[in-house]
Amino acid sequence: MINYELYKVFYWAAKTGSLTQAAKALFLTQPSVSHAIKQLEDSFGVTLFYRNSKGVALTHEGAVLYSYIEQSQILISLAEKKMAELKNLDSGELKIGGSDSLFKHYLLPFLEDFHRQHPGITLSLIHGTTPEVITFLKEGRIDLGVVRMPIVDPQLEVREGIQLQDCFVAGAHYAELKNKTMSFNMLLQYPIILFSRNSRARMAVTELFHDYGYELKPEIEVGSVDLLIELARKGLGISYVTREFVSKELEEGSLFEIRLDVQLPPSQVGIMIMRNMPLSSAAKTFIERVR
Amino acid sequence: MINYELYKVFYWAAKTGSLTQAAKALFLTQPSVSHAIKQLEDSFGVTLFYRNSKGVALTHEGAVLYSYIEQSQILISLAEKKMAELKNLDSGELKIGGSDSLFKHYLLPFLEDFHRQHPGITLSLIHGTTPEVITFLKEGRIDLGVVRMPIVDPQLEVREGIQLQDCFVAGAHYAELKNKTMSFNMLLQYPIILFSRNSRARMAVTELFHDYGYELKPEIEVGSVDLLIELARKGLGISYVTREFVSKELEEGSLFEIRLDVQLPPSQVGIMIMRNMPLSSAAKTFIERVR
DNA sequence: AGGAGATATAGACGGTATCTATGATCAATT
DNA sequence: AATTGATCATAGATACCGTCTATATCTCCT
Repeated sequence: MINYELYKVFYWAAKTGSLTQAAKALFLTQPSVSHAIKQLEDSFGVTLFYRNSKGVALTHEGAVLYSYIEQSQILISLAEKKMAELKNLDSGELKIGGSDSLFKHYLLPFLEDFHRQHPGITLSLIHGTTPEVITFLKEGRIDLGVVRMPIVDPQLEVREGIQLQDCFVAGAHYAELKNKTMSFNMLLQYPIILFSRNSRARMAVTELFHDYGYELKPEIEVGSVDLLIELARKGLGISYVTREFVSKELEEGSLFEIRLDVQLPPSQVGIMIMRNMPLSSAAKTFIERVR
Repeated sequence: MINYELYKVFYWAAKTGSLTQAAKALFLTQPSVSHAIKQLEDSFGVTLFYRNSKGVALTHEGAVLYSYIEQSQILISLAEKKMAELKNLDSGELKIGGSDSLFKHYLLPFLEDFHRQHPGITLSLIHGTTPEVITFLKEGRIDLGVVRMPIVDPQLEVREGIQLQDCFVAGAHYAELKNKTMSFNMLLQYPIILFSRNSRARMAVTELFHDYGYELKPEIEVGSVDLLIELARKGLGISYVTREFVSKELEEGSLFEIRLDVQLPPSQVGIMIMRNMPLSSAAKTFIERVR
């Protein structure tokens, strides 16, 4: 089998029309190039160059070979350029899985920053529930996932992100509850609005109530955090939301937090990646920035 | 600079999805392949494969590289296949320069034979006078030339071919000259038809007459051997032609040779190639066959 | 738990790619 | 015609590195 390194030498010899020039381009000596060409000629059993005192010129056979090798070498240089781009984050793709609310309230500043610094990298945000995101990750459809902890999966490696605090909030309609400390029992007298069944936060709070001997059953169930907030503002009930996601509404007073006599458990955001799987350069730097 | 040999290894590893399989395809051991891939990854600073117990799979970066390298490697294999074809004379081109009459009366059987054995090779017959053929040869427009000897040119290498004998012939109109031995003087009483001025044979015979103290001036001058023959048959004069080229007409009696008291000099056909220039495989074998 | 199959690592060896030095050839210049 | 300055070719020595064997590590499957 022919050593492909020889084609590199052949390419430069043909391109420059001189073994000496080829040697310079390849940081070799002229005899090395001469030897390499000879090897190629011997293995094909064909003469590739006419030699004269001015340099070399392709024979018909050499020209045929060159027509293929030139393309081949050009592709390789393109490949090398592309790889350098990927390495330098001048091009590439970064695919992140998670929930829209986490993208919006947690990742957004990092994403903005990253995109400003590496405009050549395409950002793909793929929406999904926690189990879906885990599947995406395992199928290689995303580089990393952003979800609520805890995640227990031996195939995954999770880094803790910021801590979030879920809470119950209500709007002006329930103004009488403001500054009142309530028990679970009292709370359950009011219509409750929860996120859809398969959400991590929903499951956690349901379980908490269960531990205290109560059943948390929502009046209304919605599929988007924005809707959760909107319904609470309109006075349709008391929504269970992440405090950090309604900071604006709490500040402006369109929503207020229900004070409870029980401390609701905080939830940790985690950035998860596949364990023992290499990260793309883009993913690597992005995760570093987020920490 | 990256050793292009590594791309060959990368190609097979990606293609087979297994370092072990790649090693088999390349007649290497698995550690060699593993090492080669590592080298590539190190020089790009990027991970190219996910490794697991089933084999390897391309990372995003690896897939990008593969999209280039695959094409490149395919081109190289095509090149190698093509070179083998050229070597085996399954494809290629053979360009020969010379006069139409030499092609027709001398080279034709060889050409037929060669073409039958190597139908993949394109035959190009390029018509020209001796000096033109020499120019073609020096410019690389033909592989070899077939001309009358002698050729004196230090850049050329000439092999002798068959010997030809020029002679004067006439048709039925001059039947009285048949079997008569004539002198130059007698011959000059008749209208002479000669080939155009710059022909090798014409120059030789003119010089011969001159040496004997005669001036050979044609009544008619033509540019094709066929015409030379035709005019003689029609009785417009006595043509100076190559005997081997009118063997058919001499046999069937439509022409007869004028017997002279002086032996006309024979002329040698030569196959000429560039000295110190490599021949294409096609040209090499063709010349060998002609000998 | 153990085996089969994958890749990674370590260290030794040998082939060969590369170098230096020199020769041969040609072309242009003096 | 001799000289100079290019080119490529050849020979022989050296050292690098590509490849090997042996072994470790990991994962999956029985």
